Amino acid sequence: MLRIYNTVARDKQDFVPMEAGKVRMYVCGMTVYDYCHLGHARVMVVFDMVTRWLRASGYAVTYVRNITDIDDKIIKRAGENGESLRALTDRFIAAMHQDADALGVLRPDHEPRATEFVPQMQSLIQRLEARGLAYRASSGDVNYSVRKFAGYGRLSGKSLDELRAGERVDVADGKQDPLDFVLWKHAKPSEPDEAKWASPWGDGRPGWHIECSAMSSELLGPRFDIHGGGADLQFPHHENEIAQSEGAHGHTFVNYWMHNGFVRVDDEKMSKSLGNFFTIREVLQKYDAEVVRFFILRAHYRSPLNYSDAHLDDARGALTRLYTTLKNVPPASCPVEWSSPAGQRFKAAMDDDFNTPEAMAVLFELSNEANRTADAQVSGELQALAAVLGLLGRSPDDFLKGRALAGGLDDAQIEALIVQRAEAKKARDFAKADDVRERLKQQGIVLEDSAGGTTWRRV
RNA sequence: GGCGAGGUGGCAGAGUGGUCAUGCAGCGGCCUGCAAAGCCGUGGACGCCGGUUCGAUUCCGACCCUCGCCUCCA
Repeated sequence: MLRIYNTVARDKQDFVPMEAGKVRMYVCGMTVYDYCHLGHARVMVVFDMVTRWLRASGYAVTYVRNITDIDDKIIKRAGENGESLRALTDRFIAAMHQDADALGVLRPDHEPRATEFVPQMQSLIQRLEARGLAYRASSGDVNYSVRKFAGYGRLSGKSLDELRAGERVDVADGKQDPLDFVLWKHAKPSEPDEAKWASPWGDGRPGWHIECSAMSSELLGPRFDIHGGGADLQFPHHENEIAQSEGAHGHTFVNYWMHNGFVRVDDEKMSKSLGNFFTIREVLQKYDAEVVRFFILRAHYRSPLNYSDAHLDDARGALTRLYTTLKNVPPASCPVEWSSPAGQRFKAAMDDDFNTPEAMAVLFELSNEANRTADAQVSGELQALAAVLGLLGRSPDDFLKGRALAGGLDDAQIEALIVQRAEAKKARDFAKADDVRERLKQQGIVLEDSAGGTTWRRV
């Protein structure tokens, strides 16, 4: 039985879907005004892993991950670039897809863009108005009145009085309570037409929080199984989503809330505001994308994950061991056998709140067994279980040989040198043979002799 | 200040009331012309102080330290 750590309960709970055999999941995605960084990579990889595990467990999953394509920062950036909002967001959506694809992240079933659901957001706001939870402020904005929603703060464990809003930020004009948040922003003359929609409250655009309430209920219904996102969205974003959705519909919004931990650099959260972030594409210049995926999955999804080159090097070394096994013991193609000892342990680990580090330990034990026994069935099981995590899907050579660095030896040159060395070895001229090997080593190429001949890999 | 998470061997990172995580690195051996890879073996840990217990890294309490949220943020 799958158990999930539910942020609302602050505990692991048995997972019982609303509808037998089906799971509906919504994850807060990206605001597309820049390239994705490693923090975004973690959300994408983690919930991709969650989706894969749910499917492997037999559930029919509907996975929605939204795209915020209307927002202050987007308007600002487009203005700076002198391009349209649409051109800017299209560009970064394409980039996001490239990054996600590289990391082996399967596309969600739906990737709704906020700008395509404005009518639904408006009707949700009208519903909140009708229920007395929203009001028009003197500024022209429509705000949510948090004091009128009992239970505000339940998710993040905060009480309205503890929040002491306004202490750190000036309260926007017209708010009845400092914690009230905007549902509909009135249009400003300086903003482009593209950022304006007609509405019962005049021209304007939706607030950030309302989009997730509107799109999730449109695509998954007003109540669904799992809602995920980064830990920093717990408050206020998810708290506000609950206030909107439960306020409008009068019943529970989400059954299980999941939040992944941050990626850190030098023990500090990696974030745009701190400026200490690495984009995914930057990291992929240096490391194989599968190494990055492996690195992310090697830690539990709720733990902090410290980024550094040393840790990525470590991850690469570990993944190399797995691929080396696949190279040395070509795997038999076989389906996952959940009743085998390894299958059982892997399943138990994953069912325990997606314990991927424990599941990976099973992979390494299979690796050792395959190396020891040279049993194709065992390496086949290794490959099959790894596939559940979206790993070890390539040919070993593809991973181990990697790509030639700029100015480095290409494959043909390497093969030619190996032939030279083989001739020297045949003539028992070991000095020459070792010289060739040393030259390759200088280039980051390691040779491995075996009964079947010499193979090589890049390190 | 309020609320929350956490401190595990050289590094990364799980877990458990009483034999084992796992990976990388180290050390010894096998294999090899020598290596590499692999295999076998091996040392090394649970922040600090008390308490509960036959026994605690694991449960309880205090303390120290780190991080996060309270503002846009995955």
